[in-house]
Amino acid sequence: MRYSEFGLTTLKEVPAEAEIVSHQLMLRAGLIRRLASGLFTWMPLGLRVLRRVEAVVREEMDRAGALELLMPAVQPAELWQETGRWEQYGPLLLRMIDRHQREFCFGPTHEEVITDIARRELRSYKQLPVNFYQIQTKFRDEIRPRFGVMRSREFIMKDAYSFDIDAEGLEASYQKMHVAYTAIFTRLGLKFRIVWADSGDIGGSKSQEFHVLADSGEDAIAYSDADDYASNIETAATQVPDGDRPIAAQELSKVETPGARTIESLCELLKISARQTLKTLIVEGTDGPVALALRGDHELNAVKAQKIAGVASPLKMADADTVSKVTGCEPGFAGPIGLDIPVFYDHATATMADFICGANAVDMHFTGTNFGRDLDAAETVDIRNVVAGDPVPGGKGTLSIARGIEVGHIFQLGDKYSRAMNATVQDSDGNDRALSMGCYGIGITRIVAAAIEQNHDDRGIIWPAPLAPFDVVLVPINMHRSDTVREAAESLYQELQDQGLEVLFDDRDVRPGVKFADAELIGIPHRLVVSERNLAADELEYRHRRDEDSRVLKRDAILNLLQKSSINY
RNA sequence: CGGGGCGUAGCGCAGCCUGGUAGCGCACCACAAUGGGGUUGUGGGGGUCGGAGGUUCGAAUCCUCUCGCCCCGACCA
Repeated sequence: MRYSEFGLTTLKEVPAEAEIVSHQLMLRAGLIRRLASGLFTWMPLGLRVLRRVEAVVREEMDRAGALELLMPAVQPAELWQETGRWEQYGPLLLRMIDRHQREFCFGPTHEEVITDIARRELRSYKQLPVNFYQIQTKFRDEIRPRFGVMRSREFIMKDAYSFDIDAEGLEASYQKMHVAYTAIFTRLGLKFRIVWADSGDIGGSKSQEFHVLADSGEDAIAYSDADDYASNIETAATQVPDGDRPIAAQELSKVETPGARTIESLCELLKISARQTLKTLIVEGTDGPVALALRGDHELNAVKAQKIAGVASPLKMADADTVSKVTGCEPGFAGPIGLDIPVFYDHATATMADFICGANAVDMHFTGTNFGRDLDAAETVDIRNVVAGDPVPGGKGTLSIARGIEVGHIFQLGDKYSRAMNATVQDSDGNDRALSMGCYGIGITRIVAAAIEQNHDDRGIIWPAPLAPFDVVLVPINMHRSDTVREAAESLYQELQDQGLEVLFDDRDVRPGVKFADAELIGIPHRLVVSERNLAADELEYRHRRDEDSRVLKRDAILNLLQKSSINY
C-alpha cells in the first residue's frame, strides 16, 4: 500500500475525549473515528488490525472443531420472551419496532437464537457434540460507554455455543474452548491470565474469564503468589479469620461524633483506624430492608451479597427514606445495636472486639462494642471484596490484586436455555433430553484496545506481529529528488510484496522526520529506510519498532531477514 | 439514572465574568527555502460561536429551554 493512496490522517494532538492511552493512540493513529457515544467507525488502518484479530480467532476456532455460521443481528422479541430475558435484560437491550408493530431487539448476545437453531436442527445425540460460532456485531446500550472501543455500545464479538448430551460432554466441550482461547491469546502476543468468574446475567455454573493484564483494566483480579489460583475479585472467596475473638476490654459507650457520616471522617475525628470500625449498610431485601455489616476498611461485594438468601438481587442500596425508617436517624449513623431488621455480618467481623459502630442516632456512635455482650454473636457470611494479603481460598499463599481487561469469557450454561426453549434430543435410550450448553465469547474489538494498552511507548503503538496492520514500513529518504532512491524503493516495495508481506510504502513528499514519527505512531513492526548514502554500498537501514537503534545491513541480508515465515515477533 | 464539567474552524484551546466587526497553535491549500527525527518563511481557504427562544440599539458573551458530549458511581466481550 502506498501511503499517498491510503488516505491516512494522523493527529499530533490528543483529542480531549480520550482518557486512556489505547483510546488516544487509536484516535491519533487514525484507527477509529467516533460517530456518537459508544459508536465508532473502523478506518482502513484499524480495520486491517481487526481483520487480523479475526483471522487468528477463526483459525483457532476452526482448529477446535467449531463451525462458523452467521446469525441475524436483529432478533424477534418472542424468542427473548421464551427465556424471560425480554423483561430481565432491562435497558441494556436496544429494542425496536418494525412497521407491523412487532417488537425486536438488536442482539447483545445470541443464546436464544442459537438455541432456536439447535431445537430445530438437532434431533439425536448422534449429532453431538457440536459447537457453532460467529463473529458478529453486537449492541448493548451501556449505561456509560467509555474508553473508546474498550467499552463501546456497538462492538464485534466472537460468540460460540456448544451443545452436548450431558454434563460430561459439556465439560469436554468447555475444556476444548479453554485450550482454544489459551492458544488465541498466546498467538496474539498478549499477556493474559485466566480467572474464575461469576456467570452474571447469562446464567449457568462454571465460568472463567480471560483477562489481558493492564493497569487501566476495569476489573480487579485476585491471584495467588504461591499457586495458580486466580479469580475475578467479584467471586474470590474470603474465609472466616483464624483465631478467637478477643475478650471485651472496653465498656460500651455512646460518643458524640458530629458530622461523621463516613468511615473516613469518623476515623479522622476519633483518631482511630478503619479496622476498628464496623459499617452497616442498609440494602433492599426480598422481604423488606436488611442490613449488611462489614469491617470499616472493607468493601462490599455486590455479586456475593445478592446471592445471600434474603438480600434482593440485583443488589440495591436502600434509599434515604428507608434508612431513616429502619434506623430512626439520617443515613450515616446506622449500627447493628437495636436494629430491628435482619443483619448479615461479614466473616471478618468474627474476630472484631471493642469496635466502633453507628448508634442509630444523628451524630452518635458507640465505642467499645462487643459481640456476645452488646450484640448477638451471629453466623458470618462472605460479602466483602478480598484485599491484598488475604489467604488464597482453598490454596496456598496470600492474594495479590492486579487489574485486567476482560477479553474472553467461557461459561457452562447447562440446560437453562434448552429447558426454557424446549431444545431436546433423543439419547441412546430413546429419551428426550435437554441439551447441555456452553457459551464462549471473545471481544474482538476490545482486543485491539487491550493490545495497545499492553504494547505502546511514548511514541505510539507497538503492534505484536500477528496484529500489525502492515508487516513492514518502507521509508525512502528524499525519494522525490533522487532517482536512485526512487528506483531502489520501488523495486524493494515490489520484492517485499512478492515475499507475501504487507508493506506500507511511505511515498509522500514530506520530510523524513514526519515519516519516522508516523511510522512509530502507527506501530509497524519492521522499518526499512532507503537512502542515497546507504544505497551506494547496496545497504539499507533496518529497525524493529522495539529496537533502540537501527542497523545498516546489506540488501540481501534484509530481504532474508524479512522472510514471511520468520517475522513473527 | 444520580452527581460534576464542557460545547467557539478538522484537532487542541483563548475570548464569556465586565455585551460593541471572532482569535491563537496544529492540520489543510499555494509559493519559496530546506532536505536523515513532526524544518522555516510568505500568502491563503475554512466558523449559522451545539440548537431554539428571550433581554438589548447591539449577544459567542446575560436569561430560559433544549440537544449533544466528557468525567465520577451501579453494567459486561
